[in-house]
Amino acid sequence: MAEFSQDFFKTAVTVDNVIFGFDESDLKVLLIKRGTEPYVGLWALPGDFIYAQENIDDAAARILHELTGLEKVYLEQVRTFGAVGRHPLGRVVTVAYFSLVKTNRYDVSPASFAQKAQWVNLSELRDSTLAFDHDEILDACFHALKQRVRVRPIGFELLPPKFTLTELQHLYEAILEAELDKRNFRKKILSMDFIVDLNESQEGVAHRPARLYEFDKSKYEKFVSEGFNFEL
Amino acid sequence: MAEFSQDFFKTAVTVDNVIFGFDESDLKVLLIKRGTEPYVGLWALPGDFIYAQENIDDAAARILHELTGLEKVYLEQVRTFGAVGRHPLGRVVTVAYFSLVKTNRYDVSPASFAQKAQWVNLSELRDSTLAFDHDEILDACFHALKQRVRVRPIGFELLPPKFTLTELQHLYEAILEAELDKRNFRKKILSMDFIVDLNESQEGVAHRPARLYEFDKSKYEKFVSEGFNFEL
DNA sequence: ATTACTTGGTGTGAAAAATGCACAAACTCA
DNA sequence: TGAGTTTGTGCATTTTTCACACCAAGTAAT
Repeated sequence: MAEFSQDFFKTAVTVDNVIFGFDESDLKVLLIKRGTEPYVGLWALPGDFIYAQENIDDAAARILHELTGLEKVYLEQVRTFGAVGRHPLGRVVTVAYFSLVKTNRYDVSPASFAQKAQWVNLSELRDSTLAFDHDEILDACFHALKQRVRVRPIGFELLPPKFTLTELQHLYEAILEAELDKRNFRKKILSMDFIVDLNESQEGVAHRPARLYEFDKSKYEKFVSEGFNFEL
Repeated sequence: MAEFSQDFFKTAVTVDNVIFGFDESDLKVLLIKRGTEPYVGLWALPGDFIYAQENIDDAAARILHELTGLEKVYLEQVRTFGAVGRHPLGRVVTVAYFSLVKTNRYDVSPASFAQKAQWVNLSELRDSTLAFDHDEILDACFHALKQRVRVRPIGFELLPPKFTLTELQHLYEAILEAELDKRNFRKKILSMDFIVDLNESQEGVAHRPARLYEFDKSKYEKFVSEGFNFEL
């Protein structure tokens, strides 16, 4: 390593991950109770230092995996936060990611960096104070999700493989923080031909059962490659 | 600093800046010829290590200032690149920014990190090979600009204070890489009431002189605060 | 068996926005 | 004064968006 630049190699880089889930019409975020200093005992975003030989994207995937056991989930980098005083232990720059998981497919378990992990409704987090600058990071990631979901059909990552159109609509309403018209929503969604009707119905509900649909990723990708443009 | 984490504080963080300019219907990028190892003599994006007591955004502004003498220009963080082998001197993570400047207002001068600086047409850079992973960074930043310009009127940052509608249209065509219809473009732009007609005309052109306009930022911000949504 | 309850599923018309298109006006230069 | 060049504008058509209400299909309670 060249001498002149030695002084520069004194920063630590972390990854913080805003893990979104969706359940019963609510958007949720997976938070941890911190088990190590600083901010022990406070709620925070799951995150960790990146290792010397680890790519940043890989670190984000690792954190997610340690916490949830999940692999190959949707992950997207949002922005890097590096204000000088943001971390009491020294200069720590953090790269923020958000990821989208299907909440009901597994239980969360504590990881090396977490005493305890818990899904929290986004709406209950409005004035909560998380460790570090994590409130700001959460805001930025939610904003990024909101933008993203308008132009890429990533919402399906949050739903089980089979879902009803009402569930899908509730999901979009939660992300966009807006009410959508049922008929217009269905018309638009179904006119993009990558949601397929499974000819199955819900069971055990105390009302007319809804049809089940699934997202056909390969169809979607075919449309994209033909210049199609998803936009809600 | 806690002992356990000492090993993590060994990364260097740099900022790389894709500085866009616009002149004579062409989008340009300000590149430097590197004056220090590694990659001495190669073309690269202007960038530098961030200092221990410097915020990342400030580092981006500093680099821009050193190179151009400009202050208070439009700057936006895009993404962080941190593949393990991207820098031969060690683990260096770089935060990419793009900025928008008015090219004709000053001359570029070499800075501490640059032997030489030069505006290059974006279209001439298609298969050029820049130092490090700068080709990839440039791509990402251009893509970000393209996205951004659709939803925020940041294009004006690239034009002189007084401009013609044709200039504005050419700018958008260069960024969006698409041809736009003259009449529709004007209708749309003028219907958003924050471009004001100065009642002045071009002088010294060998054809019918065009009217000059200016962007009224305070009007724009009033619209935004009222929930208005710019979209081209 | 009937009724009450709940959620699912469907079409149309009106308004707004986007698009496509062609020609006269204003200036300079020779 | 005529040739050359770029500016500036209106209207008709198509497409997209939006608002809106009622019957259908199941369960639960009586």
